[in-house]
Amino acid sequence: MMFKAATIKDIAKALSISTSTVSRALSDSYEISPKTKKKVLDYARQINYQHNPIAASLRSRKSYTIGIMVADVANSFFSQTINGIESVAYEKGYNVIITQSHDSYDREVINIEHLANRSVDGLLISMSAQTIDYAHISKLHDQGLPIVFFDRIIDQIDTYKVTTDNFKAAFEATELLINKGYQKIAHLGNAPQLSITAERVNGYKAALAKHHINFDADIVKYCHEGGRNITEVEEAIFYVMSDAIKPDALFIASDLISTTSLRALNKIPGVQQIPIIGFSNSDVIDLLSPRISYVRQRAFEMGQVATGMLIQLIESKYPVYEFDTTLLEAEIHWIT
Amino acid sequence: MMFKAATIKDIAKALSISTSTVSRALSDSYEISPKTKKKVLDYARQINYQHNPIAASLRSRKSYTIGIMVADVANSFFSQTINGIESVAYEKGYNVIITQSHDSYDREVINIEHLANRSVDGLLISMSAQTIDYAHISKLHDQGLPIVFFDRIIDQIDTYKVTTDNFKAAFEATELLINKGYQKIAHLGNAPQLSITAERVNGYKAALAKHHINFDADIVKYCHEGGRNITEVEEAIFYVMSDAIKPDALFIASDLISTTSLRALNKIPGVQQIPIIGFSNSDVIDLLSPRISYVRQRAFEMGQVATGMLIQLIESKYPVYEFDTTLLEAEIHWIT
DNA sequence: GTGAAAGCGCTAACAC
DNA sequence: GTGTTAGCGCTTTCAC
Repeated sequence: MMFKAATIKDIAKALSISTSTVSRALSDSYEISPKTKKKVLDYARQINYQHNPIAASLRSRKSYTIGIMVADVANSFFSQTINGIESVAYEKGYNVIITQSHDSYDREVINIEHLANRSVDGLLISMSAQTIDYAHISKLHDQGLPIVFFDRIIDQIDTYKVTTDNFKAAFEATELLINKGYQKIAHLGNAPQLSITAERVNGYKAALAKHHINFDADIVKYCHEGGRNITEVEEAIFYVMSDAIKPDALFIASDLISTTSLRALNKIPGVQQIPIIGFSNSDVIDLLSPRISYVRQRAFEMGQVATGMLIQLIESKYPVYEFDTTLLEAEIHWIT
Repeated sequence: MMFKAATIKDIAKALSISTSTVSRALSDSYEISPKTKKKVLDYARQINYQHNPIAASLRSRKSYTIGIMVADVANSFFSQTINGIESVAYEKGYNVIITQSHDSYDREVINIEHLANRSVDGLLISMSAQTIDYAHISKLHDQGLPIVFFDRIIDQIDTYKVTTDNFKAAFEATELLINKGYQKIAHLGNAPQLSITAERVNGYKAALAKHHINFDADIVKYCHEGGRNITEVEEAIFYVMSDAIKPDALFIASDLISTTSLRALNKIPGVQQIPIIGFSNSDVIDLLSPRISYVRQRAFEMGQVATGMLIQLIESKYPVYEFDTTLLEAEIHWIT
C-alpha cells in the first residue's frame, strides 16, 4: 500500500554529495554554491522529491504549524476569524490546524493536548463556554509554548490577547436603544464564565447607569450553553416577554442566542416588532425576520492580529514577559 | 524557550528496563506482563509523560490523522459534514486537520500537498469549484494514499465517493413546483464544472420532461463562482426576473446562491413572493425573508459515511480495487 | 516476557 | 563550500 518517497539520501547518493549539502541546498542556505543548489534542486524536481516536515520537525523542533481552538467553525464569527488567521499564517509560511471544542471542556482538553502533541509551534485559543479550569493550558504555557488568546480570553494566563472592546460595544448598543427612547431593556447574556459575557453585561449596566435607569437583575438572563440549548433560550425569552415583565427592547449578546430568540419570538402571538440589537457576524443577518439591529465584530482582523502576535512570540529569540491585550472596535448597525 | 518533555528513554532509565519494553507497555502490547505495564504506566503518569506522535509516525508511517479539504468551513453544509467526520474519526482514534480551498484551484493544490506532506493517513475531499485539472490528486492516489470524495465528487479518480442523490433531489424539488401549479421554473446553478451542478440540472430537466414542459436554456443560469461573486448572482436574478422572462418559480442549486438571490429579489420593487426552492443546510433558513422552501442534504451523515469508508481503506491490509459511490437522500421542505 | 540494535528522514554542530 | 557525525523520540525486527 505504502509507496517509497524520495529522500535527501537518494538525492545525495545520486549526486555523490552529502545529505547535509542536500539539506542545506534545499533550504537555500548561503553556505552552498549556486551551482550545487541548482544541481540539487533540479534533481529533486526530477525525481519528485517531497520534503518531509514530520522528520524535519522531529529534528528541528519546529513545525511551522499553528493550532487553532474555537468553539465551532459553523459560527460565522469564528469562521471569519479563521480566515483572518489563515491569511497571515500562510503569508508567513505557517500552516494551521483547526479544532473545535463545541463548548465542551472535555473536548477542549483533548484537542489542546492533541495539538501540543502534534508539535504545533503555537496555539490560538478562544475558550470553550464550559471551561472554568485552565490547568491544561497553564501547563503548556509554563512549558514555554507560545499561546495567544482571542475573543473569549482569560485573565489567569499572562500572554497576548485580542478581543473586541465588548464593554464599549455593549455600552453603545444599549445607549443607542436608550437614545431611541427605550427604557426597559432586557438583556440575554452568553455563558456566565466567559470573559465576553461579563464585559458585555458591564457595558449594558454602565449605559443604564449613565442614563439613570435602574438595573433590574430580573430582566437579565444568561444562557449557560450559549444558545446551543434551544429550550434554555426559549425559556429566557418567554420569561422576559411575559406580561409581568414586557421590556420595550432586547439586547442579545450572541449570534446563536439571537437567532434562537427570533425563533422564540416568532412563536409568541402578537409580540412581534420589539426592537432588538444582537451581537452577530452572520452574513444573512440582513435577511432575517423579524429584522434585527446588530453589533458586528471585526472578526477577520481579530484573526490577523492574533496570528501576528503569535508568530512574533514563536519567532522571538528571547522570552517575552511584557504582554498586552488588544481591543478591537465593533460596529453597530441600526436597522429600522 | 523550549521545554524538555519526558521521553520513553527517561522512563526506561528510571525503571531500569529497555525502551522497547516501555514502548510496548505504553501501547498495551500482549507481550508485556501486567506488572511491568502497571509500573510503566504509573511512572509515565507521575512524570507527566506525553506520547510524541510525530516521532511515532516517522517510524511507523502512520499518523492517525485524516486531512479534510472543503471549500469553506463557513458554509453550513460543510461545517455539518465536518462534525460528522469528526464524530467517527475521534471514535476510531483518528484526528482531523481541516483546510479550506475557498473554491480556489491554487489553494486546493497547496493545501492537499501540505496535507500529504504532513503524512495524513488519508484524505477526505470535496472539490473546489474552480478545479478542472486533477493531477495533484491523481498523483497522491497513484502513490497509494487513501482518498474518499464527498459532495463534490469527480469521475476521473476511482475510489469511494459519497454524495447526495442530487439528480433525485432536484427532480423532486422541480416536480414539487410543477405539482403546485408552476410551469415556468427558472434555475440558478452552481459552477458548471462541479459534479453536483450537472446532476441537479439533469434532475431539473428530467422533471420538466416528465411533465411535458419544454426545457428553456434561457432561464437556466450558472454562477461560476458559486455565489461568492454577488454581482454574478444579481445579474442572473435580474436577468431572469426581467419582464421579458418572468418565471413563476425559482429553483436554486446552492445555499450561498439562494441567500444572495433573496437579497437581489428584495432589491426588485414589486417582485416579491415568487416561490423558491433552494438547496440549503443553513440553520436559519426558517428565519429568512422572503420565506423559502429548501432541499436539505444529510450533511452530518455524509461526513460519517465518508470517514467510515476512508478508515476502512486506511486500515485495509490489502489494496482495494472495488469501489462504490453512496448516494444519500435529501429532504425537501415545502414552506408556504 | 524483555532487551539490543537499527533506523524512519531530517538538521545541525563541528570539522576541514 | 562541503562532509562527518550524531541524534530528534519512537517502533520494530530479531534475539534470547
